[in-house]
Amino acid sequence: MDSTRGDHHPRHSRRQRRIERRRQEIITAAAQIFAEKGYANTTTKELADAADMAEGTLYNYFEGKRDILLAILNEMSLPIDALLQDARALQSREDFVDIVDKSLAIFMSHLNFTRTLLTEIWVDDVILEDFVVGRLQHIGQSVQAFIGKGIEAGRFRAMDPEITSVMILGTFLALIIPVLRGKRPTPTPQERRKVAETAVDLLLDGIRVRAM
Amino acid sequence: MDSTRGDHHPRHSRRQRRIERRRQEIITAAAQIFAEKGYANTTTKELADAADMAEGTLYNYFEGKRDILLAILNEMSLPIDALLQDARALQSREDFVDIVDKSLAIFMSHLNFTRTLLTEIWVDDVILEDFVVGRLQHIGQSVQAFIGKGIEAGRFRAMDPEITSVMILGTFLALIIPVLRGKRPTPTPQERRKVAETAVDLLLDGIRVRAM
Amino acid sequence: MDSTRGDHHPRHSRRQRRIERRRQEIITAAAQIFAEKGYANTTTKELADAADMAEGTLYNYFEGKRDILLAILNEMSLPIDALLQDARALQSREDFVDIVDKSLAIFMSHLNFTRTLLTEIWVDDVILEDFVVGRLQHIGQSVQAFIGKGIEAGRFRAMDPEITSVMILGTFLALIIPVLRGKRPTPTPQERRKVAETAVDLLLDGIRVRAM
Amino acid sequence: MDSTRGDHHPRHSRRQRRIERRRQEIITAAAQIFAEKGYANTTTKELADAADMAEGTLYNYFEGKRDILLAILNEMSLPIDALLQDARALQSREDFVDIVDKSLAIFMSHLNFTRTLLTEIWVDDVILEDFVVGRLQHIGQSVQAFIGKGIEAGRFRAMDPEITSVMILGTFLALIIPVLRGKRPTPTPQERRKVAETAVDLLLDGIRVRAM
DNA sequence: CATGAATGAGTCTTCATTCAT
DNA sequence: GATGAATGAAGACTCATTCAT
Repeated sequence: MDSTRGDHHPRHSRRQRRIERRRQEIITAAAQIFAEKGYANTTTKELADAADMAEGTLYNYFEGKRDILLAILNEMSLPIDALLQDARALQSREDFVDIVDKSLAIFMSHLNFTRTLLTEIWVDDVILEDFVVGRLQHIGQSVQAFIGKGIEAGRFRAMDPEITSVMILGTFLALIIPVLRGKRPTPTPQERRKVAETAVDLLLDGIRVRAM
Repeated sequence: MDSTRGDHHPRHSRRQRRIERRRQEIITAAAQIFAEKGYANTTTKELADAADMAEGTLYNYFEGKRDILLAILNEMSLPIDALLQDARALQSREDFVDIVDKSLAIFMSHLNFTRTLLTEIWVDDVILEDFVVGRLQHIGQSVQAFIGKGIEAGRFRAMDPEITSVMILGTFLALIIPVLRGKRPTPTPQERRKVAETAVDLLLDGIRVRAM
Repeated sequence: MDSTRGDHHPRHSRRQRRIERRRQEIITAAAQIFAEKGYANTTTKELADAADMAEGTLYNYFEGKRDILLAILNEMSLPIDALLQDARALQSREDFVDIVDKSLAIFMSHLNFTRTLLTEIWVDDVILEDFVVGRLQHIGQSVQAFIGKGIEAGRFRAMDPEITSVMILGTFLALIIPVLRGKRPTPTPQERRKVAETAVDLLLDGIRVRAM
Repeated sequence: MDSTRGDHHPRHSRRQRRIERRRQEIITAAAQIFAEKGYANTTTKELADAADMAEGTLYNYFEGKRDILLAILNEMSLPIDALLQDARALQSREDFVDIVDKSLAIFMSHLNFTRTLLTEIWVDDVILEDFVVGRLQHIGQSVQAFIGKGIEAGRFRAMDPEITSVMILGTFLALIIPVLRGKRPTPTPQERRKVAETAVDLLLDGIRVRAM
């Protein structure tokens, strides 16, 4: 290593950036393949080919196959955690629609990550715990708090907040799945907004005509 | 050996029953393991051990590992298809609650089957098509018909029936998943009924207090 | 075992005959299958099915799969050894034609045995030694003696008797192989005689027109 | 690493050569083992050991076990097909002796290949068709043409050309087999020539002294 | 750092043989 | 004797990981 020059900091950081860029390439390519075939059915050879490098090179950037999977999932942590922050401030119907819309946007713009996540959750308890359980609890709490406040304020009916929040998640899941599985095209932003509004409306007022 | 009777049909049928029993043992054991570790991460040795037999014996009853998976899924087809029949006649809120309740009952009493199904859907397109797509369409149509009639009759608000039915399925999914993943105990029949009623209520009237 | 009756000899011999008959059925069926698929590619299940019995039953009559193979080959020992006897008395062209004709007849009427034999000779040294080497030496000696006497008597040219006898065997082999492999139909007795005569003629006088 | 040159063709070709060399090593080792034990009785582990590599490495160079077998046989196609070319021009006794001599030389210098070929012909119809039938027909036609012309020219007696060519092949076969089976040492070139001459003489003039 | 050949433990599957009925 | 289910030792093949170049 030629650390002959005193100022090897910039170089070092350039190296860091290069490494990070390379990792990203691998992650992106891998997410694509994992989403298509599932983690267990994907070989490292395929990953290497998709990332346009040799098999061995993968191991310069990741500990192993599984490490790539975890990196993919980590990738989504940031935007999701940002969402979680927003969700805390749920106040009005508009907030609600916004959150749902944003969530749909995030997952749909990372279809491969999402599908990989959903695929592995079932099989891998570590992943379930690390990437899902905690966050779901967060969301659940936010929603429950929102509903709780609504009930207190007399705006919402007194319903079991837990079941309610579970239903919201399920609704959300169901909206994404057909897109994930290619059964439905990714919606345009306008369509997505429409879906979010319908979903929130439905949640708030149900499908029954208000008896007047 | 009762070769005293000329017809050896009973013997033959006894053999058939024995074979069927053995297949059931394997299926049950395999569903357990598949549910725990996923299809791809399960070895035939493990399946054999779980069914308390030698590896080779599996192949006396099934064509191969994948055949066992398909048999597991087929196992659920009957009760599910029966449900589909019932769903056609959706008329009242009570019908709705009944269906949801029954559905929850079926899936929760076959947790291993359900979990295996959900696990493999993501990875295996054949399974997705054969075991899910058709049935979901059925359900979707029933629900959409129910909603459509409600709208016509002026009982329901005019909402996008497709999004609505998707939400129903998602709700349903979300209710099952925590149980599947062992995050929540299997509910008692009473609890289950309660959940079903809450879910249907929520769906029909939303969470918002009726403006009067 | 009911050895209660004094005269169980006849019964015993009837039993022996029954056993022998059963062995024959197995041998015949097995030769068929071995000839078609080769020893190594034939399963005991197939043998059992062909002999119309259960797999386990085979083991009441033979030590194992290989034992069946050996029995098949033994089957041919008798007629072949009879041939060897005849071959000793080779005197005239007619004798020669007769022997060749008879040999063709034997092998062609036991095509399955022959093909099985030829297949396994290459792989199995025991079989090579037990069933072939000794007999070939016999034949070789007979032919060499025949030729030797001919040379002495001035009827035959002085050629290397060993090469000559090898050629005779080869000729013989080549005549059988196409039939064995189904590339040519089994000849009628008349055709067979014709072939034998041509072959012997060729051997004796070559294809070249006699310079006169 | 000489990445100094823009074109990396030489490196690529060196790689190609290395691959080809490795394939050859495997083929040579495998031919040895197949010849000794037969294809079906040889395990991939044995092949790997014989080629002094791990089992998995075989699969970097061949599709599978059977592919190795086919490669072995293909190996002989070149020299054999060259022979076929020569055989077309059969004119004189000398030509004939030459061809026989060369043929013996080829097969005897590739004993393992030859033995493997002969072993599998019986069992594997694809091999029979691909590697043998076509070529035998070629040879048969050449010989028959040679004989036919001889008969026309009055040099040869009018014999069935088919039987004759079959006999020639048989003779040839018989000359090789004892060497293949280790019952006779590989002949020296001189001995081989002698054998070829004897065989051709025998074929042309038979063993009978010309009646004058 | 990049490469990709080598590795060998691990997989699914087959099948000759045994043995309880 | 007959049966055929059970067995488990191999066998062909795969693939994540290592490492020499």
